[in-house]
Amino acid sequence: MEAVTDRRAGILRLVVREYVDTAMPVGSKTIREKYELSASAATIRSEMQALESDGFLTHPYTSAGRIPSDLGYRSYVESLMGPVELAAEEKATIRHQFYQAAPELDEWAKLAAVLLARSLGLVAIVTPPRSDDLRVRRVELVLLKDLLALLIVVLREARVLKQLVPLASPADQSQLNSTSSHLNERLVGKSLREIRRQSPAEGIEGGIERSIAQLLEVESQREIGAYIEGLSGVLEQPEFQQNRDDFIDVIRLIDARSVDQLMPPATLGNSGVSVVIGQEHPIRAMQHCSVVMTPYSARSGISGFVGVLGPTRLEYGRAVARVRYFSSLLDELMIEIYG
Amino acid sequence: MEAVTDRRAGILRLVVREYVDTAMPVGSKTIREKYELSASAATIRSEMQALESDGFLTHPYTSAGRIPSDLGYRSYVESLMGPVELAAEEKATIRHQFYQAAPELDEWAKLAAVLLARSLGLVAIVTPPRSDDLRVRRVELVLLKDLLALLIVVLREARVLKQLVPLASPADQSQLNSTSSHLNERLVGKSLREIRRQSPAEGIEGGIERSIAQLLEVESQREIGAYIEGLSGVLEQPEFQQNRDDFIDVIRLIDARSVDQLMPPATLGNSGVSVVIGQEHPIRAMQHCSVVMTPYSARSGISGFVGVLGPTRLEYGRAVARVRYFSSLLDELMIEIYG
DNA sequence: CTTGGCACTCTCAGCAAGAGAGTGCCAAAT
DNA sequence: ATTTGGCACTCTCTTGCTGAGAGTGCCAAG
Repeated sequence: MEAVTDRRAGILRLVVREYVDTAMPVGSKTIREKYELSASAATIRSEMQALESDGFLTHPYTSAGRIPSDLGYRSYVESLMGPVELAAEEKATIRHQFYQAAPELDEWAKLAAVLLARSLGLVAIVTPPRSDDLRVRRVELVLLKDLLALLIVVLREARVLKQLVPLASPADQSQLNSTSSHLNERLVGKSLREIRRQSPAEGIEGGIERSIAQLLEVESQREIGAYIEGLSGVLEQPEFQQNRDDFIDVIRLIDARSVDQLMPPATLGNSGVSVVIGQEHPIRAMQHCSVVMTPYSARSGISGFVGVLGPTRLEYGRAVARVRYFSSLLDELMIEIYG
Repeated sequence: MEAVTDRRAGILRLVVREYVDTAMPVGSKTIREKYELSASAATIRSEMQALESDGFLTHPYTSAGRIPSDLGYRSYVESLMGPVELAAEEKATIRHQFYQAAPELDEWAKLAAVLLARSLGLVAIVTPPRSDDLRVRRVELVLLKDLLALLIVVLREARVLKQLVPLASPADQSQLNSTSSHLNERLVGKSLREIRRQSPAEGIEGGIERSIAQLLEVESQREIGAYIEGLSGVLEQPEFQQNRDDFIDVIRLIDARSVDQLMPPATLGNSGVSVVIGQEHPIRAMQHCSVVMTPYSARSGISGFVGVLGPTRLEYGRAVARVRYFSSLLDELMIEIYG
């Protein structure tokens, strides 16, 4: 019984590997010859039948080879894929590129997205770290013209927001300096709610303070900003070329950068790498895709995530290994900043 | 002679309109019936033959309808298209959306890209204003940790650059304030070259100054940052669906945000709206596409551009009108800031 | 110069036939 | 009781063909 089950699982694993590799339905003979199994084709066929009746494989039509179902991929990811770890050499290469890049949060997020997309041929989505409650770390005002200044607000997590603000009366930079230093005294460490609660500042400061509140308000309602890379890679996948209609909505979501539609928000809470396969995805349009993602963070309340997205036929092992490594790398970099 | 030429030109115009509209080769009969021409089908046919031998039309095969050649489109754009102007109502709608948006350069550029892409179903590319020589307007330092600060450099055109900088020795924010105010005295209004030429600052300031120089250096070599929107619209065009191979390289360029490959740099100098049609484009991969673009600027040396990109079969009139209007709108907004 | 007429050309959809791949099942072998 | 070889069967995919359709090109008459 055990031996049989082992063999059956082994065949499922091979079917998944072969299908992921070739994108063609895989038959009993192919598997036997390519992987030099001792069992005969007929035996493999009957095992495949069993796997199909258990829901792990499907048949596009009567006499084609087998294709893994979502459940088949799930089982592969859970127990058949085996441990995944990047080679030390590859880790070093990746790490090196981060040290080469400009030391800046957005740069790192972008770099992670680019490298992930390139090495997997999938769409990669990486968000810079973001706090769920926005707190002011620092306020600056830069004079642009007599009656116009650039307001810069640095948030707790070192994100930088900016907005143009009109001035009620002409000012010079030194006046703005003293205004911003007053504002810093009043606002540093405060959240939007706390700023609203305290008695408003007066005069010019009051106007700026309202702008700051508005800026935080808008920012808190804005869609999560993310770096999305690698769309062209996915367009070359045979899935896209054949079932264009199934994927056009996915492209639309990517194009609109609707990160919370692309990445199932519920799974963001989990620690460790989440794998969402096909129909497991809550969004209809995404049910022909799989998502591999994981959050990273250095301190509670400040976090982002790293993820990739592609057709369900994707290299789960490689994807999980890389997503995990990139998130740990970002964790590390975050600790240097926030820790 | 003149009358004949007029009719011929009229037919070219109709062929372009009809083909742009339907994406199907257009025949003599279609044109006659749809536009109620007084001439007979045979006459139209012979005119079409003449247009073809002059290079304005082509034939996909012996007995299909006509398709405009690049030259045909060129002629349409130069003289047949007629004046293009948006309806006052539409202008008002667009303008309104800009006043609703957060007052910020990047926001405006992004909004312009989104609206352009949506209204034309093309890829829209808009760059925020950028100066060709980078000059420091202001420097700020924000303490993140004992030994780490966020360096913010505001450029002349109100762009904001940022970078993390390690500190040689522990500092508090007030020390950073005095450092940054010294740096402002030394650097405001200076370009990278000028900063390099003057004798370097000492101590902590020296380190920061080197970081600033590095930041400017990197920024000056970076690809122009642009907002690119509307890829999914273009993917639905029949051109893409049929000749995928011709367009995959274009998608790759878009994906890599290679703005200077997508938009022919030479034409950026021209004032007015540039239209680059098919083979006129210097980049091989782009020769199945057309580009409609125009620079905007409020002051010499600070400028950006607005452009759209799609298959050669695009609605040149609508595209030119919108690109022109958006650029004039951005011009106006820029004048409020820089003018 | 314009027009109706007509032969000609080329594509495209539909259909049939044959090849190919792979299954499903059965009866024999282990 | 499981495994295996054999074989019929099913379904797709390619190829070739045919007829319909669309549109041209040309010619001779208006």
